[in-house]
Parts: sequence; structure tokens; C-alpha cells
Amino acid sequence: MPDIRLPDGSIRSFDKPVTVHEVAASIGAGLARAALAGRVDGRLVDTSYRIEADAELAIVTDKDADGLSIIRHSTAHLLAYAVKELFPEAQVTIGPEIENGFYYDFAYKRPFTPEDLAAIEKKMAELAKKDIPVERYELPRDEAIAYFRGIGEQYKAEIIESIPQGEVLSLYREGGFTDLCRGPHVPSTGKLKVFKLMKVAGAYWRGDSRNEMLQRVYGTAWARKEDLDAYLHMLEEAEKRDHRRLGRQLDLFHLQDEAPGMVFWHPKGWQLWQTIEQYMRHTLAEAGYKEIRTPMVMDRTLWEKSGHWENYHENMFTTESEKRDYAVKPMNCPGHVQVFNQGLRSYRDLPLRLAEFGTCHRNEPSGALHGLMRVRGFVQDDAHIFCTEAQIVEEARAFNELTMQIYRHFGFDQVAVKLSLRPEKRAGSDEVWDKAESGLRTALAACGVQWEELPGEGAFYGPKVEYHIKDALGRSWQCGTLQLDFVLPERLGAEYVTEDNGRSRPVMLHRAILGSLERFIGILIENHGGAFPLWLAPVQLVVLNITEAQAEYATHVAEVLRKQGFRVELDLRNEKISYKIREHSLQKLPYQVIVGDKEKAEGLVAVRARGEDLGQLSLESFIERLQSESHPV
RNA sequence: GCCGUUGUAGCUCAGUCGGUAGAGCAACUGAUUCGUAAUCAGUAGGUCGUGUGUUCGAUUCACAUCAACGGCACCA
Repeated sequence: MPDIRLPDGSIRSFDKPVTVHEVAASIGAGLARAALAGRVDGRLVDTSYRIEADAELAIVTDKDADGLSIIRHSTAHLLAYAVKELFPEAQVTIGPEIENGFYYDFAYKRPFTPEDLAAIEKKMAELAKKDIPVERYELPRDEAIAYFRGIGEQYKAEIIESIPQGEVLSLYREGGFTDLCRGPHVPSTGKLKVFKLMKVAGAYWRGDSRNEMLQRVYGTAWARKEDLDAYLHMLEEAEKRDHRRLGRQLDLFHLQDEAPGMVFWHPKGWQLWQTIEQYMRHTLAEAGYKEIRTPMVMDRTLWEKSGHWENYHENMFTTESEKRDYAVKPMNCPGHVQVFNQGLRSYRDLPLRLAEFGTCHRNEPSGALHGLMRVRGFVQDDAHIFCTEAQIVEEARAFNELTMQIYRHFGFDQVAVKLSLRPEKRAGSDEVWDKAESGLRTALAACGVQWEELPGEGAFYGPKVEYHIKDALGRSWQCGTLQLDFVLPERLGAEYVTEDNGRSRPVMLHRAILGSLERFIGILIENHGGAFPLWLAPVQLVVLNITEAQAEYATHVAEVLRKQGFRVELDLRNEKISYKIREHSLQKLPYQVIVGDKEKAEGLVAVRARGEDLGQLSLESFIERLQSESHPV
């Protein structure tokens, strides 16, 4: 007869098998009401689960992360239930929990409208209020298929058909609605109180663009109303940080219809760009890279040799002149191999690190474009390291260190490393891939970092290490990449003279740290909400006079600051000081330097940092403060 | 590329059940010379994304097309 050990270590003995719910009830009526599921010997189960033998049990409530997960998953089922009530012809497919909520995909003769969504949400609330029991039962695979076929749920039947023969499946029934599901689920719909449907969108059946499109309804669900409110508030805040909105407000860049996916950089945006590019240029030079420049347009045959034409020609911009076909470069690497191939290279030249801030164009699908984050014309902080196999580990280690240092300079200290392995569509033999993948593993191990492996995600010519940085809103962005390539040097005939006067192929390391500068700037804008640190701010300071009487002094102050190398604007407009301060505050300038008669008389400046009055300072001490702040830490 | 939505002044948006449009902010002009997030008054600004069709008449209706937005698919 089961002895149940609870998380506090206490043991409760029962003289017959008990359900999770019964155990909860034996502890207290409140806990029984709060119980959403149980964790029996580490496995999540329904509250109706019967424990036959001795076990460890934790009662899962909405205070548990697992509890919230179950709420979201069950809310997805409630959504499907509501849809079936309102639109009996709709067919259900899948409805998983996702970050902050859930979705459910339906097959229906027409798309759902916002009005439908409101009606569905209302129906969900109604069904939740009725506190309908959610019951689990089991069915053999073939009976389950017959059942779903019988009620016209073809998609469901298809899902079950892809499950191996002989399995017993669990189904969940709430009122008139039954769904196939692994579970667990909340014991009744009354546990689902805090949810909101967010949007409808198309989504391909089984995630394959060759399949029909389903109607996906997204929703969010929480344990408490305050959590939902906080989440909605966070979404509003994120919207205020949207780089497209800030790009306009801060006059950084614009996009227009005539050049979809290509950016018009305004003076302030280009200043920001240049600060970043020059910083990278210096940093790379110090790390032993040589900068080069290669053509934007090259003959099609070169792209055929490199393999890009075969893999990507649909996404390449092409042009033609005097019966020759050309392609606008989508990558710098084939060009870099051409530079490597000039003259006879010696093992003494290796590693050779060639860097280029080269503009590349990729004809991305129209639906993929998104502000600066996904564009058709972009520049990477790109470089290719030509080295021997023996040098791979040391080069990867040095790259890792450089990358982490640069991220720190930009204020990103949470970095996740991933290793993408061979894709289905690839160039090169399996032996070469074995060598490349194990080479990167060894290199990563040498760096002492933890990494996650992603099978099938590598580039066609080689596996890649990805660096993902986390921004101020907790979102993760892939920026850096290190790709090991034995294929391109072979295809484009790169070789060097070895120590014993033989010939050998160099290995090529493709690498970028920021990735696309456009995208990285988009990330920076959102990360800082447009309030850039001093070293990045396009305009670092503005000098304001209070009345015309200090115009000359203000001009002098601005001049001194400019001579110190700061980016300074002067605002001598005949406006109230509060008006001017408001404008520059909205522009998120790091510092506003205000001079009135008092400052003029004593040779001081009154400094206002963002939202903080620093009071009067001597110009010298202010400059000192600026200097200590103006370089990346 | 696929599904859906949207496109009106520099920006944010209203409006026209078919009779060629309006607000706030910004801009410009004048007055105000002011001490830490909006001084007052005035002026100007739009072939209503583009094309075709229906109509006496289209910004409004229909079709096509382009772009943006939200997803999906893609992302060398």
C-alpha cells in the first residue's frame, strides 16, 4: 500500500491506491482546489492519476513553472473547444504551449476575423466559468484513428497515423470536445481564468510550405491577472523601443517603397554606423586582420564554381552586360579566395586573416523583410581566416576571446554558444564533415565554453559556431558566427606551399562578430531604447543658452568640447530653456550643457545628464568626466 | 513566397453610405529674451500607395499591382 513522500520529506501512508487529487485533499481542502497536476517520481501527471505503489509526489499548482505550462496548454485546448462550439466545421490540428502563451492551428474554409476572435474568447470564458471536468482516457492507436475519422477530424487522424503501431494513446475530453494529447491537463476548465487571444495568422500544416495553410490563433495565458497585465505592459514597452519607430523619431534612417529591404542612412544613423565600423576596424587590426575590398558584381561562373549558384541563385540579384551574366555578391568569401590566390602563398603566410566591410545583397523573400533586422542589402563585419588544420583550434580560441570582448564593449554579457551541424543539402564528403565538426568541438572545448548542438543547421559548405546575445528585454539574437570550411578552398583552388615544398589546401574560417551591421544597429537601438551610451550616441552633447546674452559663451563652450573630439550641437534658438530641454530629452541625448548668466560669469557649465541634474561643473572637470566615459569599457 | 490586415499632410490619426478632404504635433513667419520636459498668434502644406475598370462624377466601389505590418516558410 503506497507510502507517499512529499517534497518537505514527510511521508503519508495510504491503505489503498490513491489519486493525486486525493493526496492533495488529505493535506488540505485549499491545496486540493489549487492542484493542477502532480509530479510523481519526477513525471508530470493529471490530478486523476492513481498512485499504486510507494512514490514521491509534489502537488503542482499555479505557483509552479510547470503549473503555468499546464495552464497554457490546457487553455489551448479550451480554445479548440470554443472554436468547435462556434464553428463545428473547423478541424482541429495541434495546439502547443509557447513562450508566454499558446496557439492552436485549425483548418477552416475561411480565415478567422478579429470579430471571430472576440466571439471565441467570449465562448472560452463561458466554458471556463462552467468549470467543466477535463477527463483523461486511453484508446489503442487504431481505435483512435477510427474515432477521429468518424468525427471528421482528418488532421488529427493523420497525426495519429504517424505514431507507431501498437501504442496506447491518451485522449482528453471536456464537455463535447475530445482531443488527442499527451497531457497532463488541468482537472477542469474552471482553473483557466487569465487568458487573452492575441492574433490570427496563417501557418502551414506540419510547418511545410508545400502544404495547405491553416488558421493559427495565438493567445496568452497566466496564473494571475497581474501577470497578464505586466505582460501586456511589457509588450507596450517593447513597441516603444521598436527600432523602426526610434529610427524615425531619432532621425537615424528610413526605408521606402522603391528600395524594399535597403536602408537610407541619415546623418545621425550613419554617425552611429561609423562609430561601430571604426571601432571594429581598429579592433580587428589589433587582432591581426588585414582589411581588403572586393568587387560587388562578379561573373556568374565564379558563383557556379563556389557552389552558391546551385544553392542560392534564386536569392541572388543578377545582371547582364555584353552577353555575360553577373551576380551581385551575396557573400564576400569567393572574393576573398581570389585575393588569397594571387601569387604563391607559403605556409609562412598562414594564418592569413582577410577582413572586409563589404556590401552584400541577397534577394530575401518579400515576407521575410523586417526593418533593419532582415534586409536585402547589408554589410557584415566579415573576415576569412586562411590557415592550416593545425592552426584551427588556436584561431577559434582567439576568435572566441575577441568576440566575447567585443560583446562586452557593447554591453552584452549574456552570450549563448551553439554548434550547427551538417545539413541535408551540403557540399563535401562525410569524412570532410566529420573532420570539420570534430575540429569545431575541439576548438570550443579549448575555449572553455558550454555549447548546444543543432543537427542539420549548418551552412552547405561547413558546420558553424553561433554566438547568441541576450538584449535588455531578454530576447536572444544570433550575431557572431564561426564557420569551418574545407569545401570552398577546394572548389576555388586555394593552395599554399608547405614546409617540405609540397602543395596543400588551406582551411577557411568564415567569421563575423556583429553579423549584419544593419541588424546589429537595430539590436542596439532596441537594447538601449534609443538612449545610447556616450561612445555610441550620434550626438553626444548639446549646448543650450538661456537667453541671447550667453550666445557667445555657449558657442565657446561648444567649440572647446568639439576640439576635445566630442560630437556637439549648439542650440541658440530663442526658445524657453524648458522647451529646448524637452526637445533634446526626447532625442535622448546623453548630456545637455546649459549656460546662463551665472555660468557665463564664473566660467562654469550646468550639466544635465539623462533625467538627472549634475549641477554646475567647471568645463575641465566635465571634460574629464566625459573622457572617462567615452570609451567602451 | 504563403495567409491575413493596412496604405489619407513630415509624424500620429479622423473622415467621405460615390459629389476631388480635416485635427493635433512638426514646419514656416511674427511677437516674446525666458533658469531645467511644450510661450502666444498667424501662414503654408495632400493628383487620399500606383494602375485599370464601373460611373455624369472615384480618395470612397471592383479588379490588378506595389509596399508596409502580424504570423508561417526561408535566412549561405
